[in-house]
Amino acid sequence: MPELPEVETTRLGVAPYCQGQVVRELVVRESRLRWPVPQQLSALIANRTIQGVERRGKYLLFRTAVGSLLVHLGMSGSLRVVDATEPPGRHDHIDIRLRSGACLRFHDPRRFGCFLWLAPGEQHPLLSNLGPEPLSDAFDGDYLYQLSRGRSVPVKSFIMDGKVVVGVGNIYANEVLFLAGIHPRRAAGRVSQARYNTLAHSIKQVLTSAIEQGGTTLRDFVGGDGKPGYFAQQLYVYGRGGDSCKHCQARLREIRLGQRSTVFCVTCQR
DNA sequence: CGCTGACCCTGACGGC
DNA sequence: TGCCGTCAGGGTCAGC
Repeated sequence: MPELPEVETTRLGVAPYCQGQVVRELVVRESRLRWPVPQQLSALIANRTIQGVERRGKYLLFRTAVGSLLVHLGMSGSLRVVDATEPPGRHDHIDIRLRSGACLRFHDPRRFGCFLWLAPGEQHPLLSNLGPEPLSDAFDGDYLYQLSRGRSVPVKSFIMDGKVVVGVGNIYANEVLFLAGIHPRRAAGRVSQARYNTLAHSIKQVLTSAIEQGGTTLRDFVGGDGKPGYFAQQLYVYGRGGDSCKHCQARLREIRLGQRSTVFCVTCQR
């Protein structure tokens, strides 16, 4: 679920309910996430006003005057607004209950997500080594080209590395490489500047378009469905191994790169 | 330092 | 029907 566009969609969806609202309490039913939820987290955030909700990569930051709540949705996590009277279901690990009566409910079957605290001014190690936001001006073809010189990792692994650029998950990595006509296994250091320009452009385009359609995704989120149907129709390669290429009809190949399923067209991608 | 693969966890799905 | 292996949109970490 949580690719960058869905994290952004989550942010846009919950922010109106949080902004300027006071936290009544944090209810932690399961503290064993990617890292243990700090014992003192409830005490730290209770009775604090959420000044804003920000996003860095796939991390969400709920800002208060005394620090920020740092949330990651991991692989299977979601955060949705529910009425506090709604009984929690299986894997509904944490509630952020607001004085308004609204409640942000964290659901995460695989527990790869995290809830951590960030003191004001503190540079959290999880955030300090992150690359630029893909939609920022700091991210472009020239940046990718310069950073990739001498690197032998497959270009797909390169753009999925959060130290290079944040927010490009497995689906988008597959898709943007197809759109840019680059073979996913090509060494990052052997991609030309011109092709990195194309690639950076594709990344911005695909992520922007996905965020723009986030409204539909949020409704699915709230409805508990989670799998946005609108998105599958736009996929050129992801999940289509063995099917025919939408450009040249060749049979799409599927391999594993860094334990991630990788689909590409031998003809269109070099 | 760069790169690869193991690992964290639950659930869904296909083959037998 | 059950059992087993594989896979899943995240990321960290140890070891070479």
